[in-house]
Amino acid sequence: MKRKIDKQLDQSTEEKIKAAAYKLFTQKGYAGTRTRDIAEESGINLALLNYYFRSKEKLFDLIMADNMKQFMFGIFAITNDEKTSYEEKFTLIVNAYIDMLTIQPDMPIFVLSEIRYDPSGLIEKMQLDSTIMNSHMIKQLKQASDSGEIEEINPIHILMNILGLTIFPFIGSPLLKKIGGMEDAQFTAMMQERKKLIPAWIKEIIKKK
Amino acid sequence: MKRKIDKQLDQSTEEKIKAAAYKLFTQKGYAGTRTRDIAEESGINLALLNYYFRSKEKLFDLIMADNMKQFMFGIFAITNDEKTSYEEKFTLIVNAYIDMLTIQPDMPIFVLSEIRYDPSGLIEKMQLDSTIMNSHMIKQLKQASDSGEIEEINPIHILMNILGLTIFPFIGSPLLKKIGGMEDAQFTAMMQERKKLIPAWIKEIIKKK
DNA sequence: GTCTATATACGGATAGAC
DNA sequence: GTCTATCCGTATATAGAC
Repeated sequence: MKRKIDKQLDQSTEEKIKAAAYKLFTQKGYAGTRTRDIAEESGINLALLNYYFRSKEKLFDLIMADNMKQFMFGIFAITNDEKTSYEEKFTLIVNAYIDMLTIQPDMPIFVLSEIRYDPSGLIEKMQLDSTIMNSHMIKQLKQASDSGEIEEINPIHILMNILGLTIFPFIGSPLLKKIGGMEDAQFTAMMQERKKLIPAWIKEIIKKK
Repeated sequence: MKRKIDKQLDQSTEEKIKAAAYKLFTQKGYAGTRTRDIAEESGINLALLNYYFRSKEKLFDLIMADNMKQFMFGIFAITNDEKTSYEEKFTLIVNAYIDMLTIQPDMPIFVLSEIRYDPSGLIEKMQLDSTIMNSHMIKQLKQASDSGEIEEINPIHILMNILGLTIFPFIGSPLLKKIGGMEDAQFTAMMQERKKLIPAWIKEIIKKK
């Protein structure tokens, strides 16, 4: 007889498959991942993959949705928080991404690759436009701009800057490590430095001169 | 009889295959591209692909090397030019990338994905470390730092900033367009704006306060 | 050099026993 | 739920005629 606690100790078969699929899809993309590899990685039988998830594509859709949620959730929650200043939001966004991507460095390139190649228009189904462009942060920036506190600048530029400065180093990390002659530990240390540097840079950039 | 000028008018079969392979590999990656699609796209027979290039992988290696060269060549040439100031180099790098990526927006995510997934250690074969870290630009920055003109900062941070601010918007363009409710033309216009903005921001960031 | 036809292997998916 | 065995479509690659 299984006791309740077993559920936490050993993963269910379904969870094992999902975990393996998550790892492989994120690493090698949809086309580069074979269902046989997922089965082997999770230590289960190939037939069980179809038993639980019907098809490779259905399994992928689940993983992709998970990834997208993780990739976007932080920024949704942070930009809409009415209790923080826009400066604090910069710091919160940068910290959230750096902490997440330090653990999962493959995620952004996976998400952005699959969105880009996607033949089925995955991105069309999401309502991203309203959610971020109507966020509390955008209102704060508009107000700061109107009062002459910061430069007049398209908020999309600011978003590009925050995400570019924060996410790009992870996307380019193999190249950047090679160029800088860095080990993983050094790279991680640099990204920790950037938690302080990036918010300061962004403020500097938008400040009225 | 073929005249010399024909060589420019109609591509050779080999060139047609290469062009199609370039397009498809860059768009969909190695695993996502089928040799049949390359044949169809280039209007040639499938067997000719193997006749000219021996295998899919060999063809891919050619395309990849081309892409890498394009992706890195600008920065090599610019950072080592002894006739320009480091400020001018910022502008030249940003302009070169924005011009290139406006035409070939898929390139960076392709190159960086394939480098990341690469099982055969492609990146190890390149000597990137010495080429950029010993460049004229790095020396100029060190000198400016020693003389108190700019902040003391790891030049890798500066490289991350230039590339992140410039390249990331292209990598994330489908998402950013959706978020900002932009058409292609608007996005392109924004990137043209950034040709002026980014160099100014970088200078601002490193300036001694 | 270019084609048609085909060998060969691989990958996704299922049938059916346990 | 889980396994073995297998089907079947597809993808790379080649043989051989022209």
